[in-house]
Formats: sequence, C-alpha cells, structure tokens
Amino acid sequence: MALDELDRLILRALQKDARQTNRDLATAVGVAPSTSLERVRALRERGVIRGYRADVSLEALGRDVQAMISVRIRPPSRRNIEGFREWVSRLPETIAVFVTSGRQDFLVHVAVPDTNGLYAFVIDRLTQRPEVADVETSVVYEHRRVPAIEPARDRDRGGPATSRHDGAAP
Amino acid sequence: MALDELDRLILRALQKDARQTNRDLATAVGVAPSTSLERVRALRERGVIRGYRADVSLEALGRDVQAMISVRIRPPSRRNIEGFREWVSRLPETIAVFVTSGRQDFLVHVAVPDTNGLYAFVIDRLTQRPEVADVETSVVYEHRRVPAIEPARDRDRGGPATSRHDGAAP
DNA sequence: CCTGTTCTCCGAACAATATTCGGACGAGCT
DNA sequence: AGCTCGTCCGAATATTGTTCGGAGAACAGG
Repeated sequence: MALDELDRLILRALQKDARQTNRDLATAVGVAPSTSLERVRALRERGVIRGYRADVSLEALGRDVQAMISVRIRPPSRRNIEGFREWVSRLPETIAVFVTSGRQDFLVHVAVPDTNGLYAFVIDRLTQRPEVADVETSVVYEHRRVPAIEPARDRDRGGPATSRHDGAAP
Repeated sequence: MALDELDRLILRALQKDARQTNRDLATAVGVAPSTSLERVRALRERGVIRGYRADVSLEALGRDVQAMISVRIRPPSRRNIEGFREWVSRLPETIAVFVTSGRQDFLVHVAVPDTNGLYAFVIDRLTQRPEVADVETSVVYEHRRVPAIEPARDRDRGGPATSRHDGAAP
C-alpha cells in the first residue's frame, strides 16, 4: 500500500489534469508510457484513484452564490441523521454534505443562482423538515480546493502534523 | 451560454467518469463521436468545464480522519484574511478552504492520519498564528459530494429553489 | 409555398494514442 | 557469483481522437 515517488508524481499530475494523454503523463513524470500506464492501472485497482471527474464551473451554470449551512438535528438519532442526509443530498442546490460532530450535525454546501435562492433554500426547504432544529447560514466568498498530494518527500505517514511546514522559508 | 439537454447529459457523464473514451461518451448520450467531441471542446472553451481531476482516496493515502475547522480571525482585515488564506492553503493537511461570512471567517477542511494529527494541527499550527482568535473543530464522519448537474429538465435557471423536489414521489 | 441562411449533426479518412508483451536491467539475498 | 524478484522499457498492434465536407432540420423573409 506504500506509494513511491513515481506514484506521487503521477497522482499530482492527474490531479492537475486527469485527461492528459498517457504519453504526456509519462513525459511529465519521466518514464516510458508503458510504465506510467501500468502505474496508473495499479493505482486504480488499489483504490488510490477512485475515479476521474470533470470540474464543472458553478458560475457557468448560473449558480453564483455558495453557502455553507450549519444544521442541527433534534433528536440526533440514527434514523433522523440518515434520513436527513439522504434527503438533503438529493436537493438540486446541494453540492456537498458533511456529517459532523460538534455544534452542528450537518454542514450542507449549496450553490444557488442568487441570494434569493439561498433564502428560499433555507426557509422553503430546510425548515420544512421537522427534525431540523436549528439552521445557520454562512455565505461562501471563496472556495479553494487543494491537491491532496505533497510535492515529493518520501513517506508522508508516520509523523502526523509535526513535519516542518510553517510558511517561513528555511 | 445556455446549455441544452445534450450538454447536460455530457456534463453528467463526465462527472461520473471524465476519462471514458469519447466513443463511449457518444454512445452514452446518443450522438456520434464527432458530435460529442465538438460539444466537449465547446464546453471547455466556454469555461463550463474547468478541467479534469483524479479523485484520490484520502484513506488510501493514510489520512483517515477528516475535520472541518472553524476559524475566527481578529481583526478580520483584508491583510489578515488573505494572509491566513494563503498560509492555510499550503499546509499539507488542508484539502479545502472556505472563506465565509457568519460566526467564523474560515472553514478549513483537513485530512490527517489520526486524531493525534488533528490535535497537532490545531494546537501546533493554527494557534501559532497571532491573527487566529478562535478555533472550533468538528470531526467529519462522512463527506458526500453531489454531482452539480440535474438529471434533465430544461432550464434550471429562473426559478430559484422553488422547483418541486421534496423527497416524496408525486 | 418557396428560397436562402444558419445551425447541428453525421460518417469516413487520417493521425495519434492506448495497450500488450517479451525481454533487459538492477537490487537484494544465499 | 548465482539466483530470484520486481521494475521498467520499446516496438508491434488495436483502439481511439480529430478533422472536414456535406446532409438534413429549423427558421425568416419574400
């Protein structure tokens, strides 16, 4: 299950552009096409790569406003939690659902056309569910995703969160 | 900028598997390969498709614990907000950053090997920044992403959040 | 109703790519 | 050294991407 540096390079390249040709990928990571192909196949079979997704612009779809909605479920029984999770996952405004511990039980990430849509989502949809005890809306000004693979550095595991990495250049 | 049903079918298909061959995509959406190819190119040039990303399993990377960390910045000046955003985006534990309105200024989505790593992230990293006034950690039990494209139904825009969609089948 | 225009879609030809497979090479072990 | 194991490579083949001319539908104006 260990990933060597070649695997990491491949994962990083495929997170930037999953649709580049295998030839380009091979060139980018410095091996022969047959090698990179075999590695990619292995990564998929091992479950390291779960799939490939198109990154669709929400703005281009006319959904310019994003929000993170904190939801508290009462009582937080398994039945209520799972029921709400399934229901909210199927709403067209929803783009992600986090089931969490802490102050709230859910964080629902939504994208809507405008602030009206946001308001409507909260008051027309969420508050109609009886198990929803409390709702708190935070508008998302910016959403930045970060690639999950580190530049190089062998072995990421083992030293959790204590590696040198404090913003100041050494 | 309007998307017809064929565009939507293509976007949906590419969100499920962005690496399927153009032939398969064409078959799936019911057109000739040359047609789907042209549509996909147009969608990319229009910015509807921003790119293609490999979906990498965090568990396979040994990062089994996820959390959403709510951070309040004081004072919330532009300098502080942007400084913190850049800094936290570069931490290896960070997988997403939301800049928000509301109780907190940031929601930081992190993935770490274990709860120790989570604790270390908060007390070793976050609280070392002087502008961080308050931190609240929520463990993420489950993170579900939802495809951003609706099944079919012409025109998504115009009727924000008021479409029929309440879980109960008609 | 006809005609010209525009747009979308198609299918075949060509260029490029993915995929397979036998073997070379080096590391590690006895 | 001799052996085994694993990785990587390069050429051959099958599959795919890409281009382009033209057919057909939808539409507006006469």
